[in-house]
Amino acid sequence: MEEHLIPEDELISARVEKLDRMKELAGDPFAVERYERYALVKAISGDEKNIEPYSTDVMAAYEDEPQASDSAPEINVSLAGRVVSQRIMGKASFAHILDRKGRIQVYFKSDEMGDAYELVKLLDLGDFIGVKGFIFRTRTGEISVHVKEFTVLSKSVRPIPFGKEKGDQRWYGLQDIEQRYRQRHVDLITSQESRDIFEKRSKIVRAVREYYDNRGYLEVETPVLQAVAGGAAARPFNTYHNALEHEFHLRISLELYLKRLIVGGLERVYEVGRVFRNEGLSPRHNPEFTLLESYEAYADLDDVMGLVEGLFQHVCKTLYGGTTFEYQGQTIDVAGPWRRLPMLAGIEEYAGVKPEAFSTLESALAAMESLGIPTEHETLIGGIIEKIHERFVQPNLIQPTFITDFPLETSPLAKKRQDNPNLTRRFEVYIAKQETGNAFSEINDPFDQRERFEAQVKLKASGDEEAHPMDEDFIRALEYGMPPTGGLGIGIDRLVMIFCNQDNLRDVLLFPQMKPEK
RNA sequence: GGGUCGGUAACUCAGUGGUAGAGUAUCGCCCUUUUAAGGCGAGAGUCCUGGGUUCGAAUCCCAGCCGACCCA
Repeated sequence: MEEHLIPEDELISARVEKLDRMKELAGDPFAVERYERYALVKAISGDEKNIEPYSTDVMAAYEDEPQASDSAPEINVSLAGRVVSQRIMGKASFAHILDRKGRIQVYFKSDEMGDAYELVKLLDLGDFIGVKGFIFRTRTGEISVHVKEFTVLSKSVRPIPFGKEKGDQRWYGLQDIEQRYRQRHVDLITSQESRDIFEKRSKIVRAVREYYDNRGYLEVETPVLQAVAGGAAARPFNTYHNALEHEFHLRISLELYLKRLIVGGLERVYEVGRVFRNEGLSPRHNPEFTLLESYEAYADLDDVMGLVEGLFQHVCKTLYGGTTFEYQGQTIDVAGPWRRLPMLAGIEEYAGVKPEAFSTLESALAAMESLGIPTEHETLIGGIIEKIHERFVQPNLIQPTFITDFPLETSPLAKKRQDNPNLTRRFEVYIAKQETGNAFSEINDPFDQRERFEAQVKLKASGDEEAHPMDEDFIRALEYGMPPTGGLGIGIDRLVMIFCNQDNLRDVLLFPQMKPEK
């Protein structure tokens, strides 16, 4: 039987062959354990200084140094990166290497390298190399490394879809969105835009922590495995602890444990953590996502509004230096104070339905029907109000807005309004039509909390799988006494989407959930 | 869950019933400042999977898998 190679194997075996020849010429690239990078600038004055040994730093240093008429600054470097383009010629070659800051061109000249030039001819796109040499400018003006010595640091045996430009045509990395998500590493190699998003994401999370730390909040970590998964309206993932012989759930929020810490006297706590909700996937939903929650004793809903405004302003300033940024063609301004809009007032404004319509279930259903929304599964006035809000009000909320006074039935953890017990001291934050935060003056009355949970348990019994379960342990904690508390939850992924001008959640998640490949 | 669209070479895509194509990438030769070089030549396909219609299917029909978007 003849050996049959599928084409990808052909490409791979060509690279494996080159690897073998490299091993003969210069040793095994995979045996290399470390490579020292440096960049030493010798100014015309004779002073020497070290700079960061990265592509963009070196190029900037070359640009910035004063250049005498015929003597440019002397910069000796040792740089490393992945080969992302190459122009191999008989006796001189160019390539670009990519490091974490960017790319820089390198120049190999055969009569200065001797046998090592054979190694240059064995390089493939994707290989990692280390180069030592000096910085110069090519005939066409590009700042480059004139290589005196180089080392192959790792071989890429699988071809990488680097793009290319030629006239009007361009091919750039992975166009198949599925492959980009499944093989994010390949996307990161080929897409600067993608790399930028995840750097920004890290910056945002750091700015959030900085904001809370500067205000005396304690960062804490609470259990992911919970016997009762509560604090939100969602179905949990279930799992089983063998030694304890008990079913546990992955948490759907951070809420109930953080409030136990307020009971415990920690006064100001926050957590940035992964939560899991057993629901479908969409451009705005991933089954696991990162949630920020914070709780502050002796603070109410209005204090939390100020906290949220300050948080967004701090993040915005950190990223963009001011209070405005672009999102999908709109300029968003996070300078406060933001608009405060009670939910029923919003519905009157944007849907033209008067608050009185929601005094009975019948009239509420009639209002819903007149707006053309299906009414089949609605049994709660609160649910109807929220649906109408989502459909008619939410799409108008471009600039930051606090929607306040949520219905009681859909807010089982928020204090009632003293002047209207059908409404709660709760708000949601909307920016660019997206819900990005949720806050309450937290219930600290254990009797009220028990009643709310009992109402939820009834809903669960009648088929609402997202209704909140009874949590006796949490009520017992409240019975010890919890100070009045303002709480907040913000979806970090959505925050990142907004600040990175992305309209798909999956583009701000490194590895979004996908159905496993067969 | 429903609807629409998509899956062809490693990558990006053309190909709508009659011998599977292009550019990039790959391989060979030439090339000492290139510009995601250039010249000459070569190899490369389970046309997502399985059925069906047809003399003949990447193409038409049915089912499935994976994905994107919209809706619930």
